[in-house]
Amino acid sequence: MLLLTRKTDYALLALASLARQTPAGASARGLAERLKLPLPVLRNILKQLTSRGVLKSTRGTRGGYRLARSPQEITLAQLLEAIEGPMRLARCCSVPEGEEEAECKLEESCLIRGNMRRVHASLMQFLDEVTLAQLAEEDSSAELKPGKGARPTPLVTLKDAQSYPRLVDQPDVRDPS
Amino acid sequence: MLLLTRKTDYALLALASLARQTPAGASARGLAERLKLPLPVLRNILKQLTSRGVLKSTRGTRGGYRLARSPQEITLAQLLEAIEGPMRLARCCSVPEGEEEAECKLEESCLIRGNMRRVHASLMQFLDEVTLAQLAEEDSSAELKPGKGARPTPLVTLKDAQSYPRLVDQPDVRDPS
DNA sequence: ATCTTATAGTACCGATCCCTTGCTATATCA
DNA sequence: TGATATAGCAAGGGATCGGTACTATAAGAT
Repeated sequence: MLLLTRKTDYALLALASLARQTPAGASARGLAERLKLPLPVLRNILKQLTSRGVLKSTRGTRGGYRLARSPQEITLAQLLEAIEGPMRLARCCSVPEGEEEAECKLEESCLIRGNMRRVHASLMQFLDEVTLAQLAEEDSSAELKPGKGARPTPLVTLKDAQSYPRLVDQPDVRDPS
Repeated sequence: MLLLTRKTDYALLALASLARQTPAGASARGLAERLKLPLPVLRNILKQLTSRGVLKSTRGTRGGYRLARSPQEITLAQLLEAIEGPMRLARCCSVPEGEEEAECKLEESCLIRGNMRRVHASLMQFLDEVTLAQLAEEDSSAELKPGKGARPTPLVTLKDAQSYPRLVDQPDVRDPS
């Protein structure tokens, strides 16, 4: 059972690289070469991340991509949602926009709906406490500081776990090399 | 992004149903009717869960399936692993049996390997604290007790998150009807 | 102005995996 | 011996993922 797709792998790698050189940016080609990723694939990913508001792009000769916000303000939950779409644990968990109540025909007869949603909420909370800055942190390769985003994630009462903070634009603070 | 497959959905549903009537068992047909699941699919799932040691089966006229252990002793991590195979967050996280170190060609050049593994470890720890008993609990539909498995899961130092407790057989304690 | 670089958008193919179903064999009980 | 129920194996349709190609547009350099 592999949770993340290859696309997500590539995206996180690229984002981590960009995070380390914030606020400067990098071109798709440069990133692909440095990270040894296939350029066409990476291009599509960067494009998508831009349209979802995670990255900002600049065209032209000295153009490239850079983070739209500081790495500390970007959480793993936001990134996964930007890359793979709204996240659900099971089919009965949180439908994006007030659509029909999940595609689970069992509905009231379902034994585990409520509890599944709680697990889902805990999971989302956890992912929302891991920041891109933490992911991109230099690997001490052994010990690790529990850091700021270290709040627990027990089974909590589910409220509106489906409405997570979306990404919004911020004023441009460009800095080309 | 849907984390759990339909197969897993069905499996958890069936397991929850069995958990509620422990230590008695149920036949595949009975479960399928009660849960409104397609019988052939459910059959395959139950067979697999049996071969992985989660369930015990009895053949014959009054046969059926029942949990191999008490619901409190079965964790979500164990179940997911039994259903979907060894779990990894990314390709660089924990390879099952001392195989080659993940299928990630980046290896030492990978920026996020170490931190990804830590996230993976936290996730596994979380899943290992949710029990089948909790999942099968009657849904109070509103509030929820944080319960026993409520220990947090911050970023912890990764040790051997890849070797999680496997399921083993236990003495039979059958009780048909 | 024009050329080069780089992103934006769209469409497409191939491979893989998920989901489902079917059949035959075996074991247990009446 | 017959009915019931699991065990094991196999296969096919469909959706999704991974990867590629092509054209359009924008910004900077010469």
